[in-house]
Amino acid sequence: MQMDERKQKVLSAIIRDYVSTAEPVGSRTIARKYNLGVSPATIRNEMSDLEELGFIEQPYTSAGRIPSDGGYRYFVDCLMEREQLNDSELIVVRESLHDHLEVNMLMQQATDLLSQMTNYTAVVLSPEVGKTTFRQMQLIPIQPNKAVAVVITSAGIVESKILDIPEFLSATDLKKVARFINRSLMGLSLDKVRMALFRELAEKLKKEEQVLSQALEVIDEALKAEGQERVYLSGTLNIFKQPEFKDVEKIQTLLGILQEQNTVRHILNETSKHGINVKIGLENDHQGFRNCSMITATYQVDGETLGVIGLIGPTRMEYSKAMAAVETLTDQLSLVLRKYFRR
Amino acid sequence: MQMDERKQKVLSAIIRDYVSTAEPVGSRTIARKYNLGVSPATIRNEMSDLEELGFIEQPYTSAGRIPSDGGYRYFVDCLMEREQLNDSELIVVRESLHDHLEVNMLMQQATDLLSQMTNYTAVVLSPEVGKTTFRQMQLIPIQPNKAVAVVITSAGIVESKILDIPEFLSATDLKKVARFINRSLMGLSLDKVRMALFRELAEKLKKEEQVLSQALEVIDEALKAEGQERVYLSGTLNIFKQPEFKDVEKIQTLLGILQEQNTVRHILNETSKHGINVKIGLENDHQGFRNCSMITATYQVDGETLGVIGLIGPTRMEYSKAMAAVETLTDQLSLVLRKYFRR
DNA sequence: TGTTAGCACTCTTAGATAATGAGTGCTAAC
DNA sequence: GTTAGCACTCATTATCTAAGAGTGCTAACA
Repeated sequence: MQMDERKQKVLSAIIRDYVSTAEPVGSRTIARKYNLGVSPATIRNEMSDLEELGFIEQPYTSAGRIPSDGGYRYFVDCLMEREQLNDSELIVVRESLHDHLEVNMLMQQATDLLSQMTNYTAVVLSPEVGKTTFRQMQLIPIQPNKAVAVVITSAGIVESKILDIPEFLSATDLKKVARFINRSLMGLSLDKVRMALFRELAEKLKKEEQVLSQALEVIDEALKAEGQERVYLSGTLNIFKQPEFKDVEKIQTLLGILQEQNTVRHILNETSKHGINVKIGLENDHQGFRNCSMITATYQVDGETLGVIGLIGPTRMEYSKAMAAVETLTDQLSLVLRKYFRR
Repeated sequence: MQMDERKQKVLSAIIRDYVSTAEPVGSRTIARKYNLGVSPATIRNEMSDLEELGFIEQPYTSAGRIPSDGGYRYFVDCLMEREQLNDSELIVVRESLHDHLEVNMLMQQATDLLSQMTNYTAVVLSPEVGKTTFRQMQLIPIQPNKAVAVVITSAGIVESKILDIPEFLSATDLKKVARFINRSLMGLSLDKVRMALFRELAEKLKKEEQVLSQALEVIDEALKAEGQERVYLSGTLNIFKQPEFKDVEKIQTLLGILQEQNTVRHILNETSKHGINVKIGLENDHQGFRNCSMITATYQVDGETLGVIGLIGPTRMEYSKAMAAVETLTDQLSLVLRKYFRR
């Protein structure tokens, strides 16, 4: 059996209706609301075909039809018209995400915007800190035997960690180490800094002053701990708006998953091919998302992928609007982050 | 009517039973489980009295009794024995919260611990940054016309903000400003720094070099923005464990409130008298918490209150255990934070 | 051959009714 | 003052029925 134009129209109508009402759609409803110029009986025949093709299904005998995962897939691939955000939304995005913001803020803002515009749950993975470039390190004594190591990067991200300092290291020693490090590492990416740290520096310093190399070890550890992408989350409460999640247990499971940053990071990294990406229902690897659809897209600078934006909603999702929002945000992030991450 | 010893025992039994089962308690149950040496009929009489006293109530005629807010209040004030955390829990607390941690980490850790140990929702307000003392400020150029201002405090907290720098300020100018600020402000509390910034410094600098005073304005703004206590939240999903919150709407409202950091901050600051504090049901000002009880306590250093710890659960709460946990954590926090906040 | 009207059939949902059972309050006896 | 006995209340559950939405099939129609 083939999809002809009328079948497409019927499927499209079913999906549009179900997306907005969340109720199974009957033949009469379609005949009434979407004038295809044929009677309910004809539509019933078409629906029967669509069911055989696997695009729609009945929750039970003699209820209306609801789209299947496959139906949504066909809709997204072949029927849906891609749309743009409207002008006022575009303005909001551009004005909210500008290069005055420190990267943390920028990411949180982007996540908030995405969930507000779509009413779904937004997730963003920030760039790995390792991909920014090193600007400066400070070692500042704050208490006897304690100092803060502060790392400033081109993204304005500041990583800091409290270090234990052995007694025999004076404030002057600390300054010396910092100055030495800064001279040597300026402008390198943090990934390279970490590589370089042990090999070259520790080497050199050991010859000159064995004392200082100890400080380096601690710093290396501090850097190692901060390597991963951060997870930003917003609009988790939007889940409650969806009738498919009126069940407490479903909400609980989903919220549970979303709170595990490692899981979220993993899921997003897995799905993040270049460009925009839609996973519908069972297409999702993680079984906690089998009721959900997830739209992801990567943002990049100079061809290098820096992070992922994700949007999670029910399979009964406004794909066109959602994709437009995700796409706009990745574009804007890519644009703004150029200043921080360009090599 | 007076509370005699037997009434107390009956009330205590009702509360203990209801806390663990969440089901209305009948006279037979009490006679069976808690051997008071009297028959159900006698207990019924006592229960009738307790109801008249306002300590228990019936959800409907001929159901068992459940404790009222007043009943819990009497229990907490007069009947309950205060307990301690057990040894293994104490060890966990002490080992998890030590002074190697940066303050942010410390707070998050404390919040997590509190919710894990109690199975309720934990909220912690961090010390206001203004109460730490100033150690050092750096102004680091990262792009043309942009610099990061980094403030390092005695708590190891690093606040950073990206500043727009006018063209005519050179890197050398920036260094000069930073050096000047550091010389002048070292050791002051951040509150005082902010006060001092405009009055003295801007004054002096204006005379010497009008250019640099502009940089100061931006820095002042950066400081202003970071003044508030941070809100740490953990164990929100524990709400789902409570049968009184099996209703989706109740969960939603509560989660909604908890996500508004300003509201939470306000509520916690309101209730935070010195020492440990229990608000039961309607005693809570915020009406979203009328089903809840909240245990709060402040932690302090050198007599100065730095922040608040809160624990939120249903009124049907294990008060004794919960209070023990809150108290232990405030003590430990007070202890650890001495190193960072002592004047 | 494709389209449509008609109709019997299915299955959920909502509402009504009845049975169950836990628990009380009251009375009278101990 | 305590207790046994008993009638009464009311939520909960199960069962049943009626209503309604929607289908699938058949037969007629263009």
